[in-house]
Amino acid sequence: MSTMNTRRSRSRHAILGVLSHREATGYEIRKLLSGTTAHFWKESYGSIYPTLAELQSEGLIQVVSHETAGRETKRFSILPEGERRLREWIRSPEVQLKPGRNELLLKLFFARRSDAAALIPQVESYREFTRKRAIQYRRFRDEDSGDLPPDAGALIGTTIDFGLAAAEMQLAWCRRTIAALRELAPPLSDEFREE
Amino acid sequence: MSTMNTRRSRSRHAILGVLSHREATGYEIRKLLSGTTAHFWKESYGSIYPTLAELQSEGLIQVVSHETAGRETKRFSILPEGERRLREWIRSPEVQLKPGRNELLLKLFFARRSDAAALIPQVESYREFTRKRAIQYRRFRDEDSGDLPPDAGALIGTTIDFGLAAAEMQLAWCRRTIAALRELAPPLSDEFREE
DNA sequence: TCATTCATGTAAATAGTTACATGATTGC
DNA sequence: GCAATCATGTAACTATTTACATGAATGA
Repeated sequence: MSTMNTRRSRSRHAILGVLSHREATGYEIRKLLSGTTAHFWKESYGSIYPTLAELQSEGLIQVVSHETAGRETKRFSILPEGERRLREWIRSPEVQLKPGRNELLLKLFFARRSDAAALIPQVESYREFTRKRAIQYRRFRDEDSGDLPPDAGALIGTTIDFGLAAAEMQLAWCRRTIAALRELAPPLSDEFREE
Repeated sequence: MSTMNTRRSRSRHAILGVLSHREATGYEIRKLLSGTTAHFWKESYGSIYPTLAELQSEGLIQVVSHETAGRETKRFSILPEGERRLREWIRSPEVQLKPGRNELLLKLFFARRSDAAALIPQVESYREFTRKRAIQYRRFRDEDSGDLPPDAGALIGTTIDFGLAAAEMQLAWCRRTIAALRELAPPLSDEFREE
């Protein structure tokens, strides 16, 4: 019972985390998560706005500026109790690790030889996608994190390390898999036929 | 609009896939997926049974034996139209690839130096978990797939390759990350360092 | 005998996304 | 003037899991 499971707890922690780095609006929280943790964490507006309201009503965050004239903006900052809860979660030994689904692997698992030709472009587009991610990680790695509060982000490097290593592993796998698929899929050009 | 998006389409394909390999009950489908594709795909009863009923009413699968005396069992087999739909999905260029969330990385992203000590056991337990998976993949790799219909499972090897490469990459990352955390976390007692 | 596994199914809860409505501001 | 971006929020939908109810067969 050490970590109480509140509704939406996963989104809550991501949002508290962002606010522990800096004040932000809901819109900015989404953009920050898309820019930095996109490979392992994203949030949509449909989660962010209701969760912000909840966190505020519980006294974990507060509104630091609320413009209602013209363009409406609500900028939030984290409160001591929010910070406490965030640390509590980070230190709690319970990590929820569910493997996550991969539809491309599912296709490969059930594929027959005759599907090989159609799978090649799918693995190729996965490779392109991964290639772009690898480039992004390298940019992150060589980039300064900027205006973080002292001590914050001390371990961001390990998450970039993970992303980069995963991307490189996946690129190597794509190469091997495309080769395997090419071997199963005979070129249409020649008098090769089968099935 | 080439691939029509039916409700529950992801579960549908996984189930059709299993039935393309062999006849099975709902219970067995779940067990088969847990045993072989667990690292990238799982289904719960809450998805399986309603989806089986749906697939049956659409003429994609059929009941091959229905015992109601004693222990009730319903064994399903795939129909030609189901097989057609399965191939159509496998060959369709649209692959849904959403990165999936990783709570451990989220913790590391927001962690401070002072959290390092508490994170070490968490990464260690992740390492243990991954170690076991790596052993499983090696067993799968060296194992005969058994009684699959001719040509089925021609590419299962690529999915095992993926799982094993991912596990090995993760083990290496755990090693590096634990080392980084140890450096940030001051030892609790003077004479203890290193294992 | 009794725990485990086999087996089906549903209800409720939880998680999360997408699409929409609405409008201001910025930069070209 | 106009496209892109900033900004908040909700409703509906899709997806998926968990917990429960029920009971037979197996094997130690």
